[in-house]
Amino acid sequence: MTLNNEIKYLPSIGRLLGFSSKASNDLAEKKLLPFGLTLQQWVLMSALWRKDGLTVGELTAYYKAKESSTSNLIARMEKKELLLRKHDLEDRRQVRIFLTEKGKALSHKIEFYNEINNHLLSNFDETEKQQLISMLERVIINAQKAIKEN
Amino acid sequence: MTLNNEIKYLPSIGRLLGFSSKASNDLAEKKLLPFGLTLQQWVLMSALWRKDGLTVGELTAYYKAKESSTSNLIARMEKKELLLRKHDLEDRRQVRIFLTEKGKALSHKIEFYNEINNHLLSNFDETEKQQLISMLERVIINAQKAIKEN
DNA sequence: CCATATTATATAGTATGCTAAATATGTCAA
DNA sequence: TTGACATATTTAGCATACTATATAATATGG
Repeated sequence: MTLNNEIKYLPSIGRLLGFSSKASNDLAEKKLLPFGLTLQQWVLMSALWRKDGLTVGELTAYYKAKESSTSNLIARMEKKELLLRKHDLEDRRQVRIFLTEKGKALSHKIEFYNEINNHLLSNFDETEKQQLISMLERVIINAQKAIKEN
Repeated sequence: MTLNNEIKYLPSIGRLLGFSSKASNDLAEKKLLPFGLTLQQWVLMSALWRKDGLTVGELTAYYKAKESSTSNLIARMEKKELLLRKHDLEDRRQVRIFLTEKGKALSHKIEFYNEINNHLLSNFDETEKQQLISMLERVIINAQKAIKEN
């Protein structure tokens, strides 16, 4: 049975994007292992290291997911004592997120995106890097347009 | 607060790949909605439509995930009565997966990968398509190499 | 000023993914 | 044949994502 040789005929761009994303995530997760952070947790932390006390809404915009996803992620991070929640005194609907000492203590070791990028694009020249970025942006726009038009 | 303008400095290839993958998946999920299948379920079905009675191991190789992920996916699909499991009589450790009538009945409507590819790459010329595919394959290889070397 | 709409977040329920451990079954060497 | 190892699959437990719904708190029109 050679189901897999379909790849020779027409690669599914969607699956290829999925595999690329997963490979990149696997690498990132591995690099983060010593810090006890998942990739998602690291993304939130990277926002808070730059600006502590962001609201859930601001973090959601940065993180680019649904509010509920951010909210759950924050809850798990709170359990790990990386951060804590405080209601905003001006607008008590808002919740502001503050790093704990433990959370702050991790903030040094960061050239993370650079390091991962360098691995992923190690044998790409500058032109190729720009081409890849630009093509991926076009793919995103195409997909979103197709979703709307449908 | 302009946390997001980091993008202007150095886009994270990992996040860009993630966003591309997600945009593509969102489009695919939308197209599949009328058939009552998730994208993952569709991937498994697409193998079984071509060859019924595959083992869990064979499906795992096709699906490219961990055995446990495939096993759970199959379990959910069995609940939906898309397929059923039968122990192989030769080697009773193996479980072979067979489509139900309901599962078989869905098999017509398929030019799915083509349709999605065409949307994602609508404004790409042939050279660009090949470049993107080749670059993504290089990214995967680079990531996997970096994981091993580490 | 109050009933109603809007906004910010959280919760419930489901689908997916992974790792580690449990179960069965098979194989093989002594 | 049998005990140890190997293979195939499932289960348990956690992290993540989403949709839909609930819960507060604030804003607003009359």
